[in-house]
Amino acid sequence: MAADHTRTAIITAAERLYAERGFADVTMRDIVAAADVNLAAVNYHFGSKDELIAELFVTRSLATNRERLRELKAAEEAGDGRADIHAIFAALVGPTLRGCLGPEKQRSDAARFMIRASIESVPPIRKIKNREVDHLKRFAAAMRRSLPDQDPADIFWALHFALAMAHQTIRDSERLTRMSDGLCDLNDVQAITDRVVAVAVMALTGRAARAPAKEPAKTKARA
Amino acid sequence: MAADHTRTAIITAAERLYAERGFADVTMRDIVAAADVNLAAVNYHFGSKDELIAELFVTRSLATNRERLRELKAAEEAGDGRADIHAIFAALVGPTLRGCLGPEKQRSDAARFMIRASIESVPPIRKIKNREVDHLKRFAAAMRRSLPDQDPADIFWALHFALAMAHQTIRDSERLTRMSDGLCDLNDVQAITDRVVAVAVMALTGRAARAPAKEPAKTKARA
DNA sequence: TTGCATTTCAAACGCGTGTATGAAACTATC
DNA sequence: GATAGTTTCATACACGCGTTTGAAATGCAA
Repeated sequence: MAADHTRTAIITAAERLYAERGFADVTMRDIVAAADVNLAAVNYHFGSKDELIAELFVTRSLATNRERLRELKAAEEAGDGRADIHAIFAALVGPTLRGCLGPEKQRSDAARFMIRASIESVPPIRKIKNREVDHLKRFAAAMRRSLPDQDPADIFWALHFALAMAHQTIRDSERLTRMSDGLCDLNDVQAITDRVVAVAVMALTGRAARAPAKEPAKTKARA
Repeated sequence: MAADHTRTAIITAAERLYAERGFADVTMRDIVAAADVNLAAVNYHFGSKDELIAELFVTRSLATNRERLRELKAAEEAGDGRADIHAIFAALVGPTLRGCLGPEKQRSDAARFMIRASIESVPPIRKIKNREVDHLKRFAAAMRRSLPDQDPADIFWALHFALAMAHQTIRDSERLTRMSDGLCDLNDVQAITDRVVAVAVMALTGRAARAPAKEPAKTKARA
């Protein structure tokens, strides 16, 4: 119904403002001003500020995970159950990278909101975030199917590094641009994705190049 | 003089609290309670909360950079001006990793404070942070000396990725532990450093494994 | 001790925040 | 068109924040 107009306006405005300026700097008065609704509307429709944030996060989290898994599934089907490892990483970092970088026009507030959420870690979100681990485990499982002989720990490390690289590239693209005097092209999202994926794959499979540990290092007793 | 006792107590307490809980959650009342001094002492000795944060950041930033550059210099001297690329990356990420991970007992509030500062990006810090770019450029220069034939853009990307991996490992070590069900050992700091360095080096030198771009991609017109 | 500058202290101020209130406006059903 | 339920609105409340204040305490030279 059109009765949801106020609700929708709040969600849209809040997501955009949070994406742009972070949770700390955006007040409820900012949100209702941007949404052109009354101050009390947020509490009426969502209960509290925290519940608004939680709802935004849950909605977007599900959507992001859905898209990632859709790409993952397509990759696995293309490989008869064993996806190409590049495709797995691409499914992991591609959606977020595309939503946060690239031409201004096609960036999504949704993706940038999720990055904010992963950075600022505000209380209402922190409690929900635990499920993300389960989501990532599905990618780890796909990677293990793709490379059955790989050391499981290396799989988790590579997954962790892939997210780290994608994440930081989004967060700190400005520093990279300034550091490289514009040499690193932040507009070619496909090239960035390819680069992150390539490094992640090397992190996983290119162990030959890794410097050997000086000593066996204390192996965590497991018996 | 002993007259600095209050000042010192505030700095110590603030650094610890900020490192543990972040800027957003720590109030001046928390700080003065932990330091066991009067509320007005912060404003008397530092002027304002922001100036306290700025002083903490500047002090620690200089110290961190100094240690990094000390290791870098040692590496360059060991190689007669051309440091081994592994050593350069180790100088970049080693100090911070050692200060933030590893046995509880030897973690430093200083290193963890710097990580907080790089995460939360509170106004008083944001203004100072620009100098970090100059600091990183010195590492990029060392890398170029180490590998003169390397594509400059790749050098910046590898530097960026190295920081990303180290940074995220510190920030989100808990997620990695949970995701891997404890398989990834976060206590062996040396092994972690070696791993990050190895991947960073592969990101820089192992380009053969990278998937070729589908098309030339729009080259940013520079003329 | 006296006198003056420095430092500490309890208390309060002003401001911005999220939230609550109760009346007014709107919507839909009979 | 009267009525009950829903939604909007202006306004106010309570609270926590960083900061200020002015007096008391302390340090220190003469």
